[in-house]
Amino acid sequence: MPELPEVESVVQDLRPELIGKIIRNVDILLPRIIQNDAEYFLQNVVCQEIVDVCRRGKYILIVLKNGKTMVVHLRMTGALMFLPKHQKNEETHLRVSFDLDEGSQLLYSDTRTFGTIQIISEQSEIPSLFSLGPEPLEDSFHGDYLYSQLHSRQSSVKSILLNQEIIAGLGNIYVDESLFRAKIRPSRLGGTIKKSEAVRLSLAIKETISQALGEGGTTFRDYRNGKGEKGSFQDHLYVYGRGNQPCIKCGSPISKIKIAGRGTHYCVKCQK
DNA sequence: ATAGATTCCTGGCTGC
DNA sequence: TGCAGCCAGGAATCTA
Repeated sequence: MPELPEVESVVQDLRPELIGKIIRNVDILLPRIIQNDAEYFLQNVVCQEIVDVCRRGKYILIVLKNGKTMVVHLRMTGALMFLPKHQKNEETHLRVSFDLDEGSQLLYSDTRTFGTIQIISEQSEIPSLFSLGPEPLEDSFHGDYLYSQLHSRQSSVKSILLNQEIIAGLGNIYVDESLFRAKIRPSRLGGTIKKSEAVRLSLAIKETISQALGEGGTTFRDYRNGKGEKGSFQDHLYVYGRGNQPCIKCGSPISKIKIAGRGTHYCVKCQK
């Protein structure tokens, strides 16, 4: 499941390959991935030069010379990969392919097909992109900010951290891992989190995301970076996907429950 | 206004 | 061994 570190890895891999290339042709194999009218999409993408590739939250932003931006969201199983010339495409779930210069390609592959691609002129055309909260590694995300957001809410801290309007880029894996590192139970209501705990949590989020970025993200099942390679943060997970296995810190079995409709992993002994 | 439930989708896993 | 049925989850949409 691509979250901030995975999406950032993809962007870093793609940026040097894509900048300066021109999209010569687009092959839409699964039309519902494209959120625009297909005709409009093609008119605004074909023959355009890619001038920048960046990220905001879990969104990939491919900026074109005509001022429009092609926004890609990978959702569950999407993968955006650069395929150099003369290299054979072996994707089994290819949904959209972009022909670039000299026979190279940009491939969008997606098993469960939840991902989306949309061409926009303004960020406000995608409300969930426009209303994203702060990036966890920016200075504007800190303990005071997190405390102010948690304090006024009566839902679980797990669901609050999954809310992209409060903090951008976290998903199920990094929320569970950050809460373990901060020693906070995911079921705690936002309003019960003390200032000191919010500070600890904000630091745990920054630490978890930074470390995952350094490991090239987590490949739990499907994730691949912009070169089609796996990440390695799955070797450093404390709780995610470890239900019933012994806690790495204390040895007691990791609990797996459901919160906000998501599988939630935590240690009853380490997290209060 | 706010939060919880439902929906989309396919492959992998479980258990009979 | 085979296969039905369950489970995974980001975010839009619906419901309470």
